[in-house]
Amino acid sequence: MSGVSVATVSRVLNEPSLVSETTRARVLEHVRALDYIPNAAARTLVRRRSQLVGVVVNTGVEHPDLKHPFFQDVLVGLKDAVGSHEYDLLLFSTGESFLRRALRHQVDGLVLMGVDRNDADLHALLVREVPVVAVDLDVAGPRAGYVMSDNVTGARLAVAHLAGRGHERIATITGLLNTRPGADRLRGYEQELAARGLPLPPEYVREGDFYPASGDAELRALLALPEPPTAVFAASDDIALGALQALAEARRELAIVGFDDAELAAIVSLTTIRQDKTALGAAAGAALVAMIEDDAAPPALVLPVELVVRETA
Amino acid sequence: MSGVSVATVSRVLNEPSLVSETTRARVLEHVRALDYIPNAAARTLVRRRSQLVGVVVNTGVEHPDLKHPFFQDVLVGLKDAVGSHEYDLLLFSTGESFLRRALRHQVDGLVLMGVDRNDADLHALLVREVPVVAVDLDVAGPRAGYVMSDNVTGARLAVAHLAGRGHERIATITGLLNTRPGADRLRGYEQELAARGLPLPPEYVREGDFYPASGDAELRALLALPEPPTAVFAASDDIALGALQALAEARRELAIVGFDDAELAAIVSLTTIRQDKTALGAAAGAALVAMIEDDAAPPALVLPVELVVRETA
DNA sequence: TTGTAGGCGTTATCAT
DNA sequence: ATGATAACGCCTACAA
Repeated sequence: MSGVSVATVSRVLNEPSLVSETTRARVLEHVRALDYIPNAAARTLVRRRSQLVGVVVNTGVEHPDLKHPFFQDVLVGLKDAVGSHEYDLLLFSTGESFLRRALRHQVDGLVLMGVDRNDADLHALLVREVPVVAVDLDVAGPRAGYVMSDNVTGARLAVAHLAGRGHERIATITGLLNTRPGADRLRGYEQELAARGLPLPPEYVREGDFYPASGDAELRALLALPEPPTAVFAASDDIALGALQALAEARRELAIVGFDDAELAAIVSLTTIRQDKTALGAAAGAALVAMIEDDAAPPALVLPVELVVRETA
Repeated sequence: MSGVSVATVSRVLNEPSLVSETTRARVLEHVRALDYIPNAAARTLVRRRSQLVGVVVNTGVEHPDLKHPFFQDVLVGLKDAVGSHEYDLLLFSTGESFLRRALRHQVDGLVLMGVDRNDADLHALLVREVPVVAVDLDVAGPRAGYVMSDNVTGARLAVAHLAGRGHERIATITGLLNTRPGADRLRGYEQELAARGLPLPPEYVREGDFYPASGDAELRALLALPEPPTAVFAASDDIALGALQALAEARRELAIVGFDDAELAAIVSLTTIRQDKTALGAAAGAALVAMIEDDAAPPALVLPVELVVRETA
């Protein structure tokens, strides 16, 4: 230490106003010269704050987590949002309980993506004091909230668009129905059909899982029906893509609307419902930081979606 | 503390063999009862090891980092590989120098993805003692190595396939040529053409940037040539997709081979060169852990690729 | 305005 | 086999 005490250096770095102009300058000079970098572990230890946000990403057992492009976009928004507040992201490796990992690292907050409603850790987490924001999962707790897109309205927009084009036999290939988005998109589909007095035969509701393979398989099932639909609302772009492929192979035509507006949607000219995935992540990050730093209330955000008309419907 | 000293508890958790059977059992019982979880910060402080691997992801200014699906798949492999060795991933938010962030958090190692060869931090990083593994960037240093796919061979396979189908006028839409994969794929293309004595007019080399828009634009340019090619090697599936779209709009036919085998490649039946992205991440993680724990030599891995024949060529 | 000193939770050294 | 105890690097009363 060239000149002053460690306490003063600490003040220069954290509360510069407490230090006289001159000494401050002198200290900063040495800080630069030595390329001094504060040690995060030591700081975390004494402050009991890590400036870390834990991220949990799961998309079910069959599809390795993180693989779905949706989460990637959300992650980008999240990273930017928390990054601007000096937080870094801690990506937990699957395996050990993420609750334990979060506690061990003293993360200041947690973002959950693709976590199952019945996850063993989830309940234990919600009653804790650590701030949590879930994406696409309607958790609630004293310090736990969520952000998601307006899936019901999105589905209604899709069906309304199809109906507006004159379709009366509109089927749907759903996402995983035990997820909130999957259930909500089905609900919106049903609501809009009902509102318009259009028929809804049970065999027009095909249960998929958000992934292309289910789109392919369920569309074939629809085509094989005695009275096939003339239009399909797919609960994800991936499903729509699989369906489109099945359609091409069968040399059949059907109107299709997807959900997400993934990058490939534009490429294959898929009409779809756009959800702003990056904004979802950003909202999650902002809400989390607000909970951490300003003790804000847990969020319960529903972000708007919009219809993007292209060529498939 | 119900019974023994803190030192003993520490031993039970870290070197159980040093503790007698009976006390060990007693301590573990209390550990469970209290749901005791060791504090990572304190441990990092004294051990000077954080069990953290820093991850840097950049894909250039125009396209926000992390957006490219390629990195996502790599990340999955990386997470699994380091996770099985008790490491978690620290995803640095862009902005502050990742070198400083790495030092501050005392990460045990660093994985670089999409980092520019001329990045300001890169040089400073390579001369440090912290282990580094870069993906798709040929860095070298006492503790720095890399992993990448065999891009040259991949490009040659693509061109060879096209030539085998009887094509003699084969063009290419390249990736970013200041990246190693971009340059290597162009090199492979040139090599294979030369080896077969096929012509290589300069206007057949169109410079793209790995993204769909460049595929679309450059394919149009190729079609406008006085003597258009009959086949195109696209340096990425994204480029191929853009090109396919341009082709469809122009109502023209051309053989196309892509590179990556992205998820959508199968969907649009794109013939492509498959690189195992997850394996790339896993290799990076394994090599990094080996450097950290066994003081292994820095890797210089080139992973094999394979041709996947589908319908576009 | 600045320095002193105790403590954050853990590990590791040295005794016992 | 176990217990004291000194670090690890930093922050924050409290004193001066």
